[in-house]
Amino acid sequence: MADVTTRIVIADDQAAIRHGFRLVLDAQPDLCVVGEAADGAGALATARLLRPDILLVDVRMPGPDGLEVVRQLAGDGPGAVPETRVIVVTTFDLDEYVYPALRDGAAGYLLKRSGPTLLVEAIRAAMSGEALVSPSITVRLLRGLTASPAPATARAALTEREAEVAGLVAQGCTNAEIAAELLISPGTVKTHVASAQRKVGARNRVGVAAWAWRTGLAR
Amino acid sequence: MADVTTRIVIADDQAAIRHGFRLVLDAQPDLCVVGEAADGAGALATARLLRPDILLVDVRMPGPDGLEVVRQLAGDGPGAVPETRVIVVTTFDLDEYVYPALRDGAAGYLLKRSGPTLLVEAIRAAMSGEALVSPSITVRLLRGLTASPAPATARAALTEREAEVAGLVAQGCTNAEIAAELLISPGTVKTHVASAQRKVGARNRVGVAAWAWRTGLAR
DNA sequence: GGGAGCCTCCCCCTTTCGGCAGAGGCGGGG
DNA sequence: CCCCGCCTCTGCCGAAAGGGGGAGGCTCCC
Repeated sequence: MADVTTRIVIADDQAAIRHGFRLVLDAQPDLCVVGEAADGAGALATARLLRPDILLVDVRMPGPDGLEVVRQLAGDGPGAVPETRVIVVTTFDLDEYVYPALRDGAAGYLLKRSGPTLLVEAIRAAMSGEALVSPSITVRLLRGLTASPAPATARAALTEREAEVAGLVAQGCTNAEIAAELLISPGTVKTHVASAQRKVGARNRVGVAAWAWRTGLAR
Repeated sequence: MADVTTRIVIADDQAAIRHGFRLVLDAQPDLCVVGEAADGAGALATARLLRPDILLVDVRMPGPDGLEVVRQLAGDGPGAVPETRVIVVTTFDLDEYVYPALRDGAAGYLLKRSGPTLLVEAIRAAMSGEALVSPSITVRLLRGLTASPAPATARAALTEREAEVAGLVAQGCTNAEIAAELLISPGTVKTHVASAQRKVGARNRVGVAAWAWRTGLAR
């Protein structure tokens, strides 16, 4: 591995955050902050001009937000900067930010409260072509993988049989298929789907399926 | 939160590894290694006896392997130890270990080459109910987030309009509602749903919704 | 000019859902 | 003991979805 200095650009609308990051990163012998930006347009411009190894970007910024920056730089469009890995750093771990960012090619997703250690680790990981995601977000990503360790509170609303049926609905099964699977009559399946529907407040079976995915009952 | 010492047990068949971990962890003021085990049976016995906050466990061990230890301790069976979070630490990042471990409730998955910093961070994350996964593994998990679960790849398969319709389908909207929302005729909505269905390989609209949820198009 | 792809709309028909109402068996708890 | 919740099943009917076809207008590109 080439042991040269890793060049970093920080994009955040809060000067204090930029200053704090710079202190932390410049304290590392192999890291160097070479630029800053206070909004999305500045982040894009600076990244395209300096082509840093790492761009730390906040999600919420004036102008194009962090997600848009990720899309443009990490994509394969005309304005992409392939040699720059973009790490998203933000305050809140909202799903609506996490998934698009990671899907669109972010090389990491950190929370500001994670502390300086993980920030440095995330940069080193990104330089190795890896990705570090904040532990608090990772647990949710894993939940999409987990054999449902129960938001028992929400699921308690449904009876065992209803939950079973709801899970199969979420897989795209018709009532007849569910009936065959569970060895009951299609009419009974309709009963279960209907009560599950009523209990979770859905207007049709797709709503039941959506609920099943949200709660982790289905995956 | 009680700011007491985090009690740790190390299970690894190599004494040198156990020794190294102990040095690193005991150097932290708030961490304390209270036990060691050299095989799976010992890991289970020690965990059940000491009920530590953290169990670091290697995957490859004599007797029950690390995955079995995770299953038994993190499950809800008779031998489970709910207050102990199990972090898997191993040398190789093989999928056949990673996925089962995380699915069965591991509170983290680390590579030994990750270094002491991430080890300490992983323990702190686990104590907060979070999970730290090695960056080199995270990239693969993310890859599975974008592409792998769908046989036909990315959203690029769908046209913009189809994706829009698919998103509304995932919200539980009927064709008529989607039509009203997008200001097009219900018949056109049916066309879009049908082609989205065909492209993602679904048998009905619930399958389209499932795909939208899996790929993150819908939330 | 001639595709190709996309969006839009229309027809037909069958299958599946969704809502309604009822009913019997079976278990646990007041 | 009786009531309540759950699971099972039945019927009917209108609404929605799914499958097949065709068709016109639009843009982009060769």
